[in-house]
Amino acid sequence: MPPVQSAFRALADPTRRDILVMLRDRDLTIAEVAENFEMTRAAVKKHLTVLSDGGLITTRTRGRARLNTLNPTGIGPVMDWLKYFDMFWDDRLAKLKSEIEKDKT
Amino acid sequence: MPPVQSAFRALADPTRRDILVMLRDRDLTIAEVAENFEMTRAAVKKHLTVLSDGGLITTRTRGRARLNTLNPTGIGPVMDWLKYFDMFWDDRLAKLKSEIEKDKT
DNA sequence: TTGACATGATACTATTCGGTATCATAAAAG
DNA sequence: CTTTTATGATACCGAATAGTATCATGTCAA
Repeated sequence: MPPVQSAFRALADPTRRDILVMLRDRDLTIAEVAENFEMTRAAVKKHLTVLSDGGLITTRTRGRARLNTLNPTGIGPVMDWLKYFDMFWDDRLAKLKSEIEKDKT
Repeated sequence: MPPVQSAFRALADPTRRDILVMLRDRDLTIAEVAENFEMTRAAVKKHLTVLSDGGLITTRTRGRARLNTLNPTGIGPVMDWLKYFDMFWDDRLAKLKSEIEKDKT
């Protein structure tokens, strides 16, 4: 799966986005992430795998635990794709605003 | 479904992102969008509905045709959510780069 | 070594999703 | 009015997805 697709796919689930928010504060083990959800560790592990496939997190082993960390480069493809539209949408938005202004007068 | 969720959901499918790319050039009817894919108009229509639910496009009727247009404000919630990480990830990336530089010396 | 703990992996289930086929509705053309 | 064209809506199918349950593996501590 192309990087941009796996990343968008990973971001599409609210649980996974919540996990990313948690990891912003500090690195967490699977068990620590799972404490914050009402689902099994196995389910959380699956979400972490999807996030890893999407390049949004990296994992490293520390003893018998496994730490999950935000990947600083992971959001790149997503931002690049969106910025392509952002320019266009900024332009459109400006036109929209000027239309509204024109209607007011 | 909360706006940010329906928007991320809409962006998760490659066909729907391709549709957004097409609509960047000009507004298109359902039939015109469907010409570019090897699937039925009904399938394309479903994708357009998901994009509309996500606030990424708007539709207006012109006679018996229905024009699909990029919504300039639609990407807002998505960008806002991502920017929350972008700051953080920019910071991390800077640290990562400085680490690499340090290793070089 | 033995036991406890954290994770990995697999099989299984219910739901969602992408897609097709089909029929109904509405507008333009003659 | 009748026909054609563009879309709307619904039922259905197969694949992917999110989740659980269960068992295997590996590591820390005593």
